[in-house]
Amino acid sequence: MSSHPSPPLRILIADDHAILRAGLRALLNPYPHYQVVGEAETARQTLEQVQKLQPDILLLDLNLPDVHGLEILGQIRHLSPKTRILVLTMYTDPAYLQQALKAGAVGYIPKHAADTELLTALQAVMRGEVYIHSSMTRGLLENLLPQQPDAESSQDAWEQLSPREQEVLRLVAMGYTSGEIARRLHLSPKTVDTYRSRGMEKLGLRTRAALVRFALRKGLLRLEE
Amino acid sequence: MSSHPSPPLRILIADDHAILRAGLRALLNPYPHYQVVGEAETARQTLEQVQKLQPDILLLDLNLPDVHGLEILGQIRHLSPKTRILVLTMYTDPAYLQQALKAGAVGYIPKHAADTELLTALQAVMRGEVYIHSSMTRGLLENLLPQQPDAESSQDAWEQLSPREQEVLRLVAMGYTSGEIARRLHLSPKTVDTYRSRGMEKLGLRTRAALVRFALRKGLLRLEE
DNA sequence: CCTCCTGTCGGGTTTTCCCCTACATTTCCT
DNA sequence: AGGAAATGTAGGGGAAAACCCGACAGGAGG
Repeated sequence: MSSHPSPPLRILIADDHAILRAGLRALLNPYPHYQVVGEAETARQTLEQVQKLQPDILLLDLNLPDVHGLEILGQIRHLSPKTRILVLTMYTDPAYLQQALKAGAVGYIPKHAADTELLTALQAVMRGEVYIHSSMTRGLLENLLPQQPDAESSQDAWEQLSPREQEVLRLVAMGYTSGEIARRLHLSPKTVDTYRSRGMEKLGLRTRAALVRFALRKGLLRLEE
Repeated sequence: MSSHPSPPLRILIADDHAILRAGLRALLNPYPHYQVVGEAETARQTLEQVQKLQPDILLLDLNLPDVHGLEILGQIRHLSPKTRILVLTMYTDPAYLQQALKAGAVGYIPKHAADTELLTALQAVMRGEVYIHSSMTRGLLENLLPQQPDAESSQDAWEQLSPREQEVLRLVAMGYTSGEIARRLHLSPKTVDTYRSRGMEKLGLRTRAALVRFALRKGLLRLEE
């Protein structure tokens, strides 16, 4: 079930310790589907290499000599949006984890982790998952979750809505007019109006902008179809 | 590196669908290190079984007939702190994911996931990791991150817009009316209209819904202030 | 200099929204 | 069972917003 010769994953290593870079190369060497295509030892070099190589994965140490890794995450994502950033660092402060995730990293591994865990992480992020090493999970849950207080209160409200109301409000938030929604759901525009009114009423919202913000918080806005 | 006959993982399945429970048993059966030690089909039964069996892993459906799964997570952890809770549900609402994590789950898999992904998740959580299925990561991150996915194709078009046009279009996508935007930018509503028209024209968009989708792709929609 | 782009508005027409009302079914509560 | 509340459905009419046109001034560039 792993026979198709998919192109190897192109990996860029950014770390200021040459020994660690060599170690990573050696670690990945036995696996032909991982290909280390470059190395960088400063933030500046990292940005250059990312732009030039457009790697699939960036293994990024946060403790770079010139600029802190967190500060270039945004630029990296801009220079190469498809690159998945896996942070590999000695920082175990949960605040760093949180910031890294916020800035767009999809994985976080402390350097004291076992080599196999790095491989696991690589597989995970390439499957589109977020990999967070076990030693960090506690910090994650403590720091990341307290910052969603309203989600709970509004949670109930949203669940109170009827299915029709939910669907209509979602589409309204997506920017569709009553007419467009009516066509999509095979209803009269006036009926759609009613669902919108009732739903908005139940949620205590008065403007479409407020609805959009609500929908953003609830993660209702996504690209569908 | 896997020679010691460690005791099998003891798994409890909580789901109200008997067929799914049977399917899970069948799925895990070939692996001697997984042992399904019990089943429950209600929240009440789940709590009883958890206390009695003290399983290593609980596969928990949220949609139980008597009490919603989220509401018993806390009790479960209290009754059996060492049990790792893996949520297996059909809900894909990111709010559920967040709440589940907050309440102590260490894994979240939608039911439409592949069977291999469940096995992956089991391995991950037993290593102490948090497993979040790829189809949910977007939802998780969207609430925390400005944007993370691709965003290139129409990059150019957006950058062609004048600053005013960009700002107005972003606010339009956020659901604000011309009047609201005008007040915020200290302009006449008619001026705002012009920016919107010109911007939409440049982007080749005709409806607000299309604009919202464009903005979603570009990651322009976020909670401000 | 002349053109294009941008920032800024207004007039009028069309579309959408919003509030109210209406009624049949379904669901819930007692 | 029986009534109350919620839900699905829809129309009328006025207010608001969006949309299509045109206008003009200032700046950038050929």
